[in-house]
Amino acid sequence: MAVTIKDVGKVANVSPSTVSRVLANHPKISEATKRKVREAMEKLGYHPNLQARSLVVKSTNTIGIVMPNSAELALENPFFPEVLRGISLKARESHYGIYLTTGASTDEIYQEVVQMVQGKRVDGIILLYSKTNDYIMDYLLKEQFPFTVIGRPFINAERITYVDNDNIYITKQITDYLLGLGHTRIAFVGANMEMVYTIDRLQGLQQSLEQAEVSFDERFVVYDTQLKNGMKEQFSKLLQDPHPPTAIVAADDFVAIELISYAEDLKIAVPEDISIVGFNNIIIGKYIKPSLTTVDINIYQLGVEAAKYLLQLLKEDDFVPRRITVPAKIVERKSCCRKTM
Amino acid sequence: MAVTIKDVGKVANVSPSTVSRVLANHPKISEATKRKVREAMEKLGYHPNLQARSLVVKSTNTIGIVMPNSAELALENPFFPEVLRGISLKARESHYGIYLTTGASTDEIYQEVVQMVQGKRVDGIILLYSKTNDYIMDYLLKEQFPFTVIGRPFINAERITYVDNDNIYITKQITDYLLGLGHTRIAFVGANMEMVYTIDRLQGLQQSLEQAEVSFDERFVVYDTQLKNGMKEQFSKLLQDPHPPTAIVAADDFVAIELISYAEDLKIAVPEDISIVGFNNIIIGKYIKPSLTTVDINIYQLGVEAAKYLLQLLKEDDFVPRRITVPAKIVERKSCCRKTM
DNA sequence: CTGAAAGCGCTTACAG
DNA sequence: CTGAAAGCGCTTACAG
Repeated sequence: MAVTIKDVGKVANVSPSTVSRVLANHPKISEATKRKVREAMEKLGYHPNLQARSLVVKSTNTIGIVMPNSAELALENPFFPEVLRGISLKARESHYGIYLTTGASTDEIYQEVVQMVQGKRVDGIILLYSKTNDYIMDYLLKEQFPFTVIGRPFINAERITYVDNDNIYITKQITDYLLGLGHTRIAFVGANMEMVYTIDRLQGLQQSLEQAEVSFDERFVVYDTQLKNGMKEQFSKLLQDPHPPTAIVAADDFVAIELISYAEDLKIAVPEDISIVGFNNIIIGKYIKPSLTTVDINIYQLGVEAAKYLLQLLKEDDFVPRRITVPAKIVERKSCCRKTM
Repeated sequence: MAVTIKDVGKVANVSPSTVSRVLANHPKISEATKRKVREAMEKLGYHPNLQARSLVVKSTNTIGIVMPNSAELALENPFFPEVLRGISLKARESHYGIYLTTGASTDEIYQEVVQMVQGKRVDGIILLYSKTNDYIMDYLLKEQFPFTVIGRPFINAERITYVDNDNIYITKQITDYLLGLGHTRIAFVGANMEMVYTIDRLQGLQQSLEQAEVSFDERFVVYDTQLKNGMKEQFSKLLQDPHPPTAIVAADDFVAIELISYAEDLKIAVPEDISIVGFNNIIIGKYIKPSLTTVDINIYQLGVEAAKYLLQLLKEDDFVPRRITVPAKIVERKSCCRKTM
């Protein structure tokens, strides 16, 4: 049997209540008894049972993290470890633990979230993504359970605290950059229209083109659903257009790197024949040839802020929902150049 | 206030004990009352409080995962998400949750582990790494707390259930492969001697050389500590040897890709001038030029097995420690070729 | 087949 | 400054 507050009390000759109070470092306990009790704890190797504590104080000191479903290989990309590092930092500072969903499908995740919430496993939740149609977010909202999200909520954003890049703005910037290099036929490859950030980025792209009075070509948007038939095939199809794109904004660095690889196979030079930019600034982007021009969205900071505000929200009664914008910046390397023809 | 077992009992006109029993689907409760109680639950939107349950049954249905410290960028590489996918699968099947350490230093992690264990937050633990000198593992052993580890424990291996590749064998194989291509001066770059898998791989390399009666050159082992002064510098230093290596076994694909990049900068052709192999088979390895020859250590499966046996160990009283070996295989691509000179 | 009682290991008004 | 008592929401012998 584990040693309990009772055992400690017996050894220290005080009541369990007193032991509990020195545990909480209650100010009204005399230093003398505190010392006495602490010695007894030490001697017995006492450690509080957090479950029991949680049950009465109605708080677990742990935050739940909802990941996109692990069946999709979304996890292959380094977003997750990086965002987790950020969340960990803040959680640790406040002595919070981290509980993870493991679901492989949205339904499974939903079940787990209900369990976390109703089963009182966590005090608050961080949603690591924002989709257009998310009944998990709806549920949390309905239950008025504390949560923050990474990404802009598609609906009810005004009632939710979330952390996001300014995806519209940054994509407008990167498009302006390509425009500045003389490109006018710019494709967007790997669009997942369920994700709100894709919607925003696409809008940023369009805004940029509009402002430059360059027409936007719908055929130049390649959706991730199409990619499932083979990215290489879709890519070469894209290039067979009578007026093919001369620049590509890829959904992320992985897509960008894959495209660069296919370009080589197809004897198309990057960046001379086609310029390519990615998103996320994964480490490897620096080492491939040509090195990858990309947008650093500061994933770590996204995690830090999401955790920071969740913790704040948990503490303050009058917390008002807010939007936190994490700056993104263009990392210019060698995968883009001036349009040659 | 949340709805409790008492509320349900009141509505269904039964005692709380009975409600608890239908929750556990106790066989001796009549179908009639089961139905009645379930209706009441439904009506009230009842969900069991898992904390309360855990307190009495002394089991949390959650497993703790101890990561290498998040301060090191170890997490940048996709090992973590991938192993987590594997663990998740098994955890989910058995309705176990996942609790994560967040520590940035070994000491912090140790504190968290003690909390997890003593605070009764988890039923068992998976250690995601094995180091030569690990007081966390010692602690778990001393406490006789259930755990499995990914990687070979440096000591007490016979008392511990662990999942590992046969690192000696697979590295012997990959070295044999390089030997077969005519290479005799083979370097090992990025050795972290704290990690047991490095020790094993180095041994595999030596075994292969020994067997081929090729002498092993200590200077050809480049430690990660040296790498901190700049991998590029260490690499060019290595190549300035009067008899430089013609092949490199890199600690992982990241190191391999970085080396390939530096080789290009230094006007050294890969694989013509130097052959390079990595470990892990990260997705991107397929897309870089030259595509990367590597060892697929089957990270996902490592996670699956670690979770599977932890769960088994939690269930069975007479579980005996065992070693599970996950097969690794060489993925031959284009970063190695026959020695030219 | 079901209920009353005790208990899991804590915390926290209440009283002194 | 400290203790006795009640209670957090469950489970589980024990008894009938």
